[in-house]
Amino acid sequence: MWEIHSSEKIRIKDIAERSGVSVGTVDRVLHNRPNVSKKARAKVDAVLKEINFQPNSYASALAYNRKYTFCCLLPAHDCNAYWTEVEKGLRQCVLNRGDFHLSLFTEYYDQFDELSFSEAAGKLWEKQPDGMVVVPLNLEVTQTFCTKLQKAAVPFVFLDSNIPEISPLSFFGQDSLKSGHFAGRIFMMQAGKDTRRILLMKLMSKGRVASSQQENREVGFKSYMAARHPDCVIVELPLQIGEEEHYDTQIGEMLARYPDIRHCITFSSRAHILGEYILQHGLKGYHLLGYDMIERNAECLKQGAIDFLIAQHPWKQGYNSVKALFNHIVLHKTVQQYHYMPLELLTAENYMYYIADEK
Amino acid sequence: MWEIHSSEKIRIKDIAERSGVSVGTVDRVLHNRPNVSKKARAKVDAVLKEINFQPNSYASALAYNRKYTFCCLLPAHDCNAYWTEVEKGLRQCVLNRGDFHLSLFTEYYDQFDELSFSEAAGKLWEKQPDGMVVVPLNLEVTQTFCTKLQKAAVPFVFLDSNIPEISPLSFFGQDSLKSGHFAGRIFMMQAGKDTRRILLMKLMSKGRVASSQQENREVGFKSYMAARHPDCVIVELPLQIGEEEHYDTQIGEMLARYPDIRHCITFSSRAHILGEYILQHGLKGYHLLGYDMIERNAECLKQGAIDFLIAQHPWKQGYNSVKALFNHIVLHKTVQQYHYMPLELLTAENYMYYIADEK
DNA sequence: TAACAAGCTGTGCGGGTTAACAGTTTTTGT
DNA sequence: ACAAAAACTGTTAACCCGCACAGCTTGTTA
Repeated sequence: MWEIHSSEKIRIKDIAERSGVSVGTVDRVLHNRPNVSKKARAKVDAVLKEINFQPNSYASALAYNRKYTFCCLLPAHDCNAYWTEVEKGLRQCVLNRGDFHLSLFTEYYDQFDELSFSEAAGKLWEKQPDGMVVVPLNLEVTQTFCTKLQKAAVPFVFLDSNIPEISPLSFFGQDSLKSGHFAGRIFMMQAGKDTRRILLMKLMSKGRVASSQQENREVGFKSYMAARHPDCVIVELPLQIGEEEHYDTQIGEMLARYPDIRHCITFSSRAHILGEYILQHGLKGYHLLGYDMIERNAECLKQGAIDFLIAQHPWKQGYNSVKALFNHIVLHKTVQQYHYMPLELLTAENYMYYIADEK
Repeated sequence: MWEIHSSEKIRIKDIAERSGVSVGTVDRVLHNRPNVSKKARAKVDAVLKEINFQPNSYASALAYNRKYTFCCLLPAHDCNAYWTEVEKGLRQCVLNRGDFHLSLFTEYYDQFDELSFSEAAGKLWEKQPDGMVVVPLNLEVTQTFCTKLQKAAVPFVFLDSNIPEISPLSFFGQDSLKSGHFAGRIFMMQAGKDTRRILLMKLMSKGRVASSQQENREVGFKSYMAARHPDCVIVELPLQIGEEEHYDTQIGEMLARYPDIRHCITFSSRAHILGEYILQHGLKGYHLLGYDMIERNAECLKQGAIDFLIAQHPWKQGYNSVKALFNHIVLHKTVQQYHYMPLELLTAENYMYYIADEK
């Protein structure tokens, strides 16, 4: 009924013919090399304009015969499955492009130590990267480094959180505010509008919320709650990272103190802490919403201890970050600037297809 | 902290050197062509065994310098946005691979006419396809055609619904049973467990449910309802395709007859029929769940007339089907056999990121 | 020993990049 | 006005890597 053909391929040879010059000259125009007269350049440009020439990226990459170095700057993470997934994605993308000579170097910084960011950045800088994946810290320290990259014409993409002032080649992440809002909608639909008290578990590190994502989602959530459920009280349960041995008693005390609470939410990826507590103590009637499809959460989902997870596609974020760099740098393709991951809701009924989708 | 490099590339030349023969001989061994002595083959095989050679797919595709014809056999669809999206995906995948010479031919068949399937298949067969995307009809007629393809060693992928007996190269679709189950879970969570009556809108064509997807989802849904909400009555509202002028009165009569109904579900992509009715008549308090992120549904979501949509990623299904053929046929890469699309829940809060994810 | 085939090597090709080189035109300085 | 220098242009060749075929070298058979 209909047919489509990949457009007739125009080669450098064809352009040369059409504009009445040699391939050498066309090549010089295409690569902005010197020694082309105005006339010749004009003729070639004219032809280029009307045909929208796109060189065969693969023949081109083959001929370049270059090695490419990508670098990646991430926050340190001991046991955080989210970042591990990101790294798997980064790595897989490099491995899938084995026909090109790619290298990927990764360094870590401490989220609460600006100096460590600069140090790690410095180490990567010495690798003379052709492109970078950066998880930004704050504006100041990130900008200092990125300006350096921009001056050296090294493209970089932001992952996880964005700083629009420093315009990166591309951004991969989730809209945390909207995410919190969405979480609120689902969470309260299940809780019902007569619920008077809910529990918010927060993961803390050195007295602060452990990640900016967590913080932003909470803002989105609270604005939703203020607008739609102003009478519902949000009871907070802060848990310190590194003090895992106290969690059990802290949770126990909290649930004892507010026996009417049945609905718990967290914006961290550790909903399983509550989920496992519920399973171990054989509690019934509790409903949990959390983030991230990591193994311990998945297990709770399966066993019915967690009702909902919101997925962020960390693997995809990592994979696509490197893919964007590759497309831009190696294949000279244009890449989209913003890539917001879908806000995906996972339950016991559908989580297996989430996993299947990640390749 | 860690680094990764795409593995040292071994070329045909290297293998030739190592095994003391010429590249031509290596090539013949690799492609199982005749005229290789046992000795030479043994030497080459020995080297191949120890190094796990993977040819540069792009250089290879370049050297083949072949044109590839893909064909696609779809059910006819006048105004069905779902299939239009599938087609856009198919097309985009071909366009994105402009560096190779691909052609795509599409033919349509009538879902209720087996003969039309065979006819359309026959037309495509004459194009001598290198690979096919097929949306199966029933086992019999599909098998007849696919056996022909298999005999001619033409790989094919199934899209939308699978027939495992005919083992295709790959399958792209959604698990309709689980999908119905998932829909039930979300739908009843919103309705609440005290709901006594719900409305099920069914799209009919020539006296039958208009698509097998719809039918299967309904089965999944009803099994969920029987297990979890046995006391809830499902009132059915069948609407005939082609009799759009009657819809308004049919819906009106139904709602008048069951004034207690507040929750409606459909397994077709036409939830907007109900949504638009609700908006036009300024009704309040109705809750709808439907399928597919098509424009009219999206509008209803935005306006609050539809609460939930379950997405099937039709664009992705189309895109990935062609991609699988391409990877297999042109790049000689291995492809996964089953690709179940995620069961993704869309609401007014998150639908915009679903759209953004489709590239 | 001629005839023939099997076995193997060498080479050109696909499309683009790069460099060297020779030949042409234009610019510059006197 | 004229030589010298600089700028421009076209040609050729090597290269990336794998594919495919022409044709050369063996070995076998009549």
